Amino acid sequence: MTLLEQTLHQHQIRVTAVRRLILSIFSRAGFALSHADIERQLGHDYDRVTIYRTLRTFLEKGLIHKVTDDAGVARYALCDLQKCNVESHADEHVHFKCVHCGHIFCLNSVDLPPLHLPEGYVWYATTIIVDGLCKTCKEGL
Amino acid sequence: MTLLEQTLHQHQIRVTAVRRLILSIFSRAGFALSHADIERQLGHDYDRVTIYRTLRTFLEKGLIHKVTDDAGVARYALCDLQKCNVESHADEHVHFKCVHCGHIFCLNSVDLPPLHLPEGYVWYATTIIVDGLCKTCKEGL
DNA sequence: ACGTTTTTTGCAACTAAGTTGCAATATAAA
DNA sequence: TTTATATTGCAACTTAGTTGCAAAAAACGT
Ligand SMILES: [Zn+2]
Ligand SMILES: [Zn+2]
Ligand SMILES: [Zn+2]
Ligand SMILES: [Zn+2]
Repeated sequence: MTLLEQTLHQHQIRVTAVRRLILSIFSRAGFALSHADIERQLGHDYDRVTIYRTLRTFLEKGLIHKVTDDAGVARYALCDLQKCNVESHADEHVHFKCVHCGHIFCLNSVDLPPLHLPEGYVWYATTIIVDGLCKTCKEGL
Repeated sequence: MTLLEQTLHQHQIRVTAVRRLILSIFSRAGFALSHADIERQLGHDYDRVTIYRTLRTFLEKGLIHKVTDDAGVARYALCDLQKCNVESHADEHVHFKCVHCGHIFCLNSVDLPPLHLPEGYVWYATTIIVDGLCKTCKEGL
């Protein structure tokens, strides 16, 4: 059994061809991927609905997480395999969107700052997206 | 000239019937509104495209700002009329999404926390959405 | 290895959000 | 009031995502 297949098993996801491929695409990606990104990389060998359903399964089983950018497009990235599993999702971190290349990166080293909310509001979770220039685009300008 | 019309003028937006109505809907709203919310309140007297275009104009002229929730739906709320205008948009603040009623609220009293990014990243802006329970929904549970 | 149960996949059809081009209309300025 | 410019309605289109159902593929018990 390959490493990818082990990862799927650990998250209680049955191993199939698309799932192996999509997971390998994620593990190679340096930034969060949209459905369209994955469809492009898969090369139209699989139905778009299958890709949507695979993403939902990966999400539900704690293998990936979702970031929605200001344009409303969902992007997905691998979770920290140690932190997240079927039961709990504990991989909260800041995301960075480059205004030049449009890519969204996970910033695992940035701490989530504490926010004190006004009276009456109950805190559940904080989502932070920072806009700016990524390393690569900063060089190239 | 009414107060609403003055506000439109101050943001260099020509006064028309829809624009007066949509601005008045915004000024009465206690939370951020989606295109669908506005269409519902207008009562189908105006074309959906006109509403989209009005929202874009208001946005470009610094009268409203946009928040995209995790479902990818755009919502809009009035900017602080003192802070934002045609030239500059200086109304950065935290938003709160209630997981129960689904409404998004502007939290003008919460300070944007400083984040220090990893080497190489250039900061432009920070977007924060807090999920939780709003005042009203907390009471009702 | 074999048949059975359960999941997964492909296909087609559908919804919801948002955009574009163009002609008709309304606003603002001279 | 005339003219120039901006706005609106309509129709058509795009893109993202969902649903139902039958066929195919895994997993399971013997
Ligand atoms: Zn970049
Ligand atoms: Zn991430
Ligand atoms: Zn609420
Ligand atoms: Zn706001």
